[in-house]
Amino acid sequence: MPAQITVHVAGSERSVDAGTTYADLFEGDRAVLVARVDGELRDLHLEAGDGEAVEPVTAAEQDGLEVLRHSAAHVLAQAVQQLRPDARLGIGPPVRDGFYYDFDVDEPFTPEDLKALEKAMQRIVNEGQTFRRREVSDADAQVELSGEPYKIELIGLKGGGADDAAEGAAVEVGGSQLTIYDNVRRDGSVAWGDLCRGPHVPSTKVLGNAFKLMRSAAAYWRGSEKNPQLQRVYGTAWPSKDELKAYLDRLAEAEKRDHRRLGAELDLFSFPEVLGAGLPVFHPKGGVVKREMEDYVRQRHIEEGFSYVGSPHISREELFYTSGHLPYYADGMFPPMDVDGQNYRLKAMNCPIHNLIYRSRGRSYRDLPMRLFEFGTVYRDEKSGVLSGLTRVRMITQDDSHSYVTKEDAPGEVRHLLDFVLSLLRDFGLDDYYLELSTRDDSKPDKFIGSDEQWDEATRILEDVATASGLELVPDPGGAAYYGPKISVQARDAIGRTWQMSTIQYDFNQPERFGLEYQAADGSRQQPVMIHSAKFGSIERFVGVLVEHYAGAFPPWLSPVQALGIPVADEFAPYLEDVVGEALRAEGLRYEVDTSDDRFPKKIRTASKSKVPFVLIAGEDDRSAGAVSFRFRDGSQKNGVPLDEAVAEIAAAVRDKRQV
RNA sequence: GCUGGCGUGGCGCAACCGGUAGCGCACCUGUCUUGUAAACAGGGGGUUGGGGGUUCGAGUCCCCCCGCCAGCUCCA
Repeated sequence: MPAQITVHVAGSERSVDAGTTYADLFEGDRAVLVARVDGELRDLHLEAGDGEAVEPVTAAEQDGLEVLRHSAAHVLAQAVQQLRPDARLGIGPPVRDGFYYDFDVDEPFTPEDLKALEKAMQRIVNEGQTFRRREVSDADAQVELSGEPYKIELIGLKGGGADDAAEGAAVEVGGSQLTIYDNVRRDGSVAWGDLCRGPHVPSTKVLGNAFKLMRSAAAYWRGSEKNPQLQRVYGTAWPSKDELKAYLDRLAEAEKRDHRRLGAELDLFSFPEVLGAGLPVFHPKGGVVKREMEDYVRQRHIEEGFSYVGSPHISREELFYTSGHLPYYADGMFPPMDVDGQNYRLKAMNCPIHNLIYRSRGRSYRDLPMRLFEFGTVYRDEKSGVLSGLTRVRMITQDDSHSYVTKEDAPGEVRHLLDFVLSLLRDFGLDDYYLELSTRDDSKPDKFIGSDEQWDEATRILEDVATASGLELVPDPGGAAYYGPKISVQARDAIGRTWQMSTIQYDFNQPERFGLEYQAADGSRQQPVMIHSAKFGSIERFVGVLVEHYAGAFPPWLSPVQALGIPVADEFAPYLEDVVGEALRAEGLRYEVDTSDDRFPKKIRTASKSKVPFVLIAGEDDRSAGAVSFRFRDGSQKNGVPLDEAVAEIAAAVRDKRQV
């Protein structure tokens, strides 16, 4: 007679036979993928224990979704080893929106291979293989997996924080007890097995047809450039076909917003091949967006107590030895050029030159805080493989400022800067963001200068201000610059992607290296603290972010063309040109009239595609009434608006920086 | 930088196993055109990213550069 045990299932107490599995507890509910037992995820086929609190976990919650995706990774691995028996297994964790699995294969995967793998996966899914957990000793695992050198390596690393060994490694060897998961066919035969911590979904059937292989690419084993490259296959998996489709639709939407595509379509900017990689040029229309933005940002800086300064793009190399950029970050700088027998460098940072402005005369405590600001264009020799549109370029125009303050005033200045950058982001329609605190990597002391005390103090000041802001704060260990820690603002755009925008860096190093000082009230000489801050980080990147955020439909104040006149017939062009044009231009609005010999519907279409915020139509009715008809971007209309009202409406939208 | 894929008129694409480059949009010209996403006709424009090679013949095959895309690594 089986003994009875007591379990708490989803909050209610039940008495069941010993030997009852978690699957039995949730019998009939196929949405349940795993059980959460006293807070820990377990496979459904395991037996429940006396006194356990058991919760059902479905793909509706993050834990369940990750299990689903990790199981999909196993199915992929099985398919790969079916089609490519030479493939050795790396790591296969779930990731945002999907999963990947790394393989060591003789030949990289082709797009055709991915199609074939997807088919093989579907067959495995349709077979309805079950995942069965089996505990193994380290020694047995070494024997069983002798053909899998990467797995053996992971076994050797388990214990002390497997995720330190390689991102995602915890899903393979996360616990102290090694386990292997066997995929078992309906006839009981074992189809495949993999070292894995688990848990897994009960059956491959759960995956249905809601998965897809996305791409393959190389990835360094355990994330290090020094290690061999494995072939990583990325896939996505969802609880249902509909959710898969919704995800693919989201990707398609992102592609439509891609600033590289819109930049060409809207004639904003380009990357001429002869210029070289990562060097953008702004066309007249993109130039308007850039200039409007810069004008506004410059004005706001001046209002906030910054002085607008200017500095050259190149300098004698010596300057960057003083600042510490050479040799600390020589890799990121372009090689020197010889001028009159001396080495010059394109600057990679503006701060050294601002320091020279500070140092150009004696400073008093009465001069502080001294805030220098400019749009400083710097050049960085980014590796070719990382360049991407406007978001990663070799020419970076920073809206860069340096505040020189007394040590006592530093926390207040950091707070001031953070408030300032956040208010600027809001003005540009970005109101969804979080903060990141980048600190020193204690294991690489040679990459950072300054004493422990200095770093601790600087980090604490930044952390205090960031915490006080009430915004979400994410740690970024090891992400600091060599001269000090930083707060960065990560902004989410209209479709949820995040971009590093503003940075605020606390620097106690450069003032010392440059011998900066001021005379205090007591007559002593003191060293100021300098605080670096870029509000949008890079103007180029920010233009790209704006294009994507607005999907090219800029708010009127940023729009290259704010209003476009379309005559119903040629006869009304002069009215739009002269009468309407004069009124709009008197308000300083950017206005054009479509005088091409296209017919009316074609002009509407052209205007639509150009995403002009205000289309002004005029025919006989409008002209005789001294009015225009509005056509907005959504296709809606407002007919017969008296001209002065029309101008006032457009001017107000521009002035208020309102989206329409 | 690494791995893989890709590079055809301004843009988006086509050209079977190598046979000597075509379509749409845009552009130019003409005719037409009074109300909301494409009037019609004609025309110009490419030494197929660059350079070498194989071949009777290369957009198609090989090598080296350059650039683009994805991922990895990196991002002061």
